[in-house]
Amino acid sequence: MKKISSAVVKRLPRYYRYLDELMENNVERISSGELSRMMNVTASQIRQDLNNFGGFGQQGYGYNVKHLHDEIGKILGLESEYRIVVVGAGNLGQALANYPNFVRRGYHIIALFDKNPEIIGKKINECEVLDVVHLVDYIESKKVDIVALTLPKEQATLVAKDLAKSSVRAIWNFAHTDLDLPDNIIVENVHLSESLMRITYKLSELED
Amino acid sequence: MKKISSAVVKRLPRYYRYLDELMENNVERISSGELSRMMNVTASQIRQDLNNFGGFGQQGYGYNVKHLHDEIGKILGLESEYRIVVVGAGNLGQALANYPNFVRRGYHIIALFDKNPEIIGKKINECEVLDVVHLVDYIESKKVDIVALTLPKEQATLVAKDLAKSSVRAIWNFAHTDLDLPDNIIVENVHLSESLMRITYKLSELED
DNA sequence: TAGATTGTTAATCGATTAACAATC
DNA sequence: TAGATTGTTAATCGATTAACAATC
Repeated sequence: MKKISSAVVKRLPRYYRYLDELMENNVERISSGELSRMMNVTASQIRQDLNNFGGFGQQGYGYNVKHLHDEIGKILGLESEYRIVVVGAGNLGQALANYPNFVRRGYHIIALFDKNPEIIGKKINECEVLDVVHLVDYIESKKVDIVALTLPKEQATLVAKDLAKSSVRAIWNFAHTDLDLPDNIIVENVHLSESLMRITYKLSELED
Repeated sequence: MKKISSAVVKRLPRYYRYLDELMENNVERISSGELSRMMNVTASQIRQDLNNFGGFGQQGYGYNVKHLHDEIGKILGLESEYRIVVVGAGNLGQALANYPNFVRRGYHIIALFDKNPEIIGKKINECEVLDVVHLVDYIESKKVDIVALTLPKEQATLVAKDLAKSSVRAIWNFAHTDLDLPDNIIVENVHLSESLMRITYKLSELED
């Protein structure tokens, strides 16, 4: 299969969200034109994006909402179940563990890890907080798919060193640093402070 | 001033982060070539990006780290102070309010808002939780710059309606929906579930 | 069948990379 | 001055949009 550009991959979850809403509203079919108006993109882009994965539509009709929704879901890997652990049981880590919609999509947060003895042993949303020294063993025995890193950058860098040698397949990085990991490990960064800086860039731009 | 492409704006905070680290390590000067190797981008891109804002370097020498750091900081609006309120005092909202590095950059979270009477009146990191019915009044009287929305999508949509008529200048949206707001309000979306879907897209891609 | 809308090719636009003259 | 490295123009690459034949 040909390589899909990251621009397309970034847009897929948004299509999925809109299709989800259309389903909730019992809409059966939609054309690229209607969808383009809802989403504020061009109809051309929608058709191009979808045709990277095959022809989901029908000439003269458009797209069947449920079918397209399910197909994009499959592409996004939502038919599988994923085991996730969160390293760093601070506010952000707890927020992830408590997030109710993740389970619905097959994202199971099965444990949290921390180094603080005061938190170790507690339960967050039926999820135990374990000592971070047992992280790698846990990953191997429970076949963890994704590790979320919600801790300060220095500690994230240290944990990443261990993860590099483990069987984990993907890292969801909230620490404010780039992690040095082998190519076979997928890294998705969420840098909140960078997001905030993009806001203040635009705010100060407006003042000129 | 000519319009800067969003691709460039997205990269600026990362430059800033690397320059921050170089300063911490007492590095005085750096060439685009060295920086490109550190950051895994082309030297050409670095020079192109920076030259959108003016010539910060010197032929034969490179860039003075402190000077470049400060200039990018100015571009990102970090010389100003910002008043931020968080609407939705759940785990994620509390995580933002507790985040220690924001203040250092001039980001001041001055209040949280919620509709839950059990939380209203509590203090999170010296920051009071107020009743969301007073949100708009508060924004006007305290001249709030940025509102972070950390609540379920239905409620976020409702709050956005009020914000559209307020004097707030930017919204940091963590709700899983696109907000319908006038063009003069800046919106920065952080869709965590979409970020997670990009991971599982890549995971399931690997399996083929 | 006629109308609508896709799938897909071709044209355009913009972003990235390469190259090199300017200059510290 | 010679060497290094920027600032900037030109070339390339990729992504988006437009157009339209295919077809339901």
